Amino acid sequence: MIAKREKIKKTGHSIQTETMNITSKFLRKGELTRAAILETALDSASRNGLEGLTIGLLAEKMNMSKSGVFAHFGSREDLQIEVLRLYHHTFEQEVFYPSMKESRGLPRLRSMFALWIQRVTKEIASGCIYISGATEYDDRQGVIRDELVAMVDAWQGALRRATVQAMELNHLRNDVEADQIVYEMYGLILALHHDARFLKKSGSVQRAEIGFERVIESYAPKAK
Amino acid sequence: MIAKREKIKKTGHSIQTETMNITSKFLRKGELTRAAILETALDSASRNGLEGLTIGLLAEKMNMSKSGVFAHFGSREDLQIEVLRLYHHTFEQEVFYPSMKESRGLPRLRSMFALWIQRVTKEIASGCIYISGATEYDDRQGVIRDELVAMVDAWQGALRRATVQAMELNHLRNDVEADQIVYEMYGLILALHHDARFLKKSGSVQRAEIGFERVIESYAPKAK
DNA sequence: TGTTGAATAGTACGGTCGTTCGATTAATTT
DNA sequence: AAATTAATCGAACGACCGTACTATTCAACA
Repeated sequence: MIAKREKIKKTGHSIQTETMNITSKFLRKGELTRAAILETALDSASRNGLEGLTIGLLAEKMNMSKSGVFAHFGSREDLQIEVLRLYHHTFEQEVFYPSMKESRGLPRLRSMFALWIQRVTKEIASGCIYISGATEYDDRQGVIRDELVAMVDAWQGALRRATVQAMELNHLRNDVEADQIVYEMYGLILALHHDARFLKKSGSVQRAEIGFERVIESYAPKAK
Repeated sequence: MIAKREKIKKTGHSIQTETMNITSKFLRKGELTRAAILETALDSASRNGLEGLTIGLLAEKMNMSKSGVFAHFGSREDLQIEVLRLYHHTFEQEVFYPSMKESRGLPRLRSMFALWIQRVTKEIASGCIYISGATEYDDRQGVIRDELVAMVDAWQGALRRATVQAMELNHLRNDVEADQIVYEMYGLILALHHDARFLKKSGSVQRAEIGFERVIESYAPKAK
């Protein structure tokens, strides 16, 4: 009657699948557990990498049979891609969209970096799939790699646009390549992930912040 | 008679196993093939990660039986450790030792970075095990992780010492943490590996160099 | 050159992997 | 409540994994 079930369409990179609340009464049970599986899978992939994601282990964590889990995704590869898209979604929600509300130029760029750090810091216990995926799929080829590259490209593109705008607004010198600044920002985050997560070093967040300040300082416009 | 065979001793981190030329007549055949296996294994691990290293695939590449390959190492883990040590060895030979011949301070630090870049550039086709290993073993625990952490720690320590010496010699300001500079250098290399190897971007080497120059410039002593 | 020990091959075992398929149970609609 | 469809399970398959054993081949030395 009231419950007119509507198929959730997965529209490529779009994130607009309604509010997508897991407790919605409009979702059939299968879609409920599917979402739950995906969240568990995301957690597992964050820890052990996308290639370390295994249907057997996932089934165990979900108290389900292997085939029960499998039935929700046509293949392991499809599962991996869904996980990747879910990660992309949360990254956009936590980092990209909030930063877009900041005013153009340096404030926005600052926000992007700060939220990015915040995200990676939260992930120190688990791990960033963009980063672990980069080393997992640097040689492999296939759909997963393509999707992953597209996402990272998109994020670097967003950083580049924000940097260019900061240059146009004279928040940064405009005689340097924007890509150079993006490169250095990315390096600071990679080092954060490396030192904090792999080496278990403390103080890495502060080093990333100091490094960033120095980047925008040394690329600051000459005169005042 | 002439051929007094001497067992090659593997002495922990030591690299001094003579010149270790593969064609040496003083090696018994088994040690010959063992070395050959190790080199193939290093190549494979550079491409697919240490965890992607498989005895079956290795045997195939060597035109040997699985058990034939296996017999040279007590276990897969031992094989992985040997590969790791071999990589460590070449890294020391190509990057660390040559830099130590440079005079203390900035010249040495510059050399370390330049040779490091050179090494990673050569590795763009295959991959740096320190870097891929960092994401592979950031959650795992065991002997391999311990060894890997020790190696990376040692390298960062060497960078830190060189930086401190540069400060003492007034090549760099001494009111900053040396670890901060090491952190930023490491980030530049990680970004190089990321952009060149994963994203297949060109021009990354130059960005790393520019970034480095900017680092030592902004940490340069004030007055002249 | 014959003998001995090292090096390699062969085979098998138990495990885990992704995937298929038919049976079964549960949720949803009529 | 009955009928229908969705969701889940169980068992099995073939592939590959690391490892353990035994048998065989080959190199090293007397």
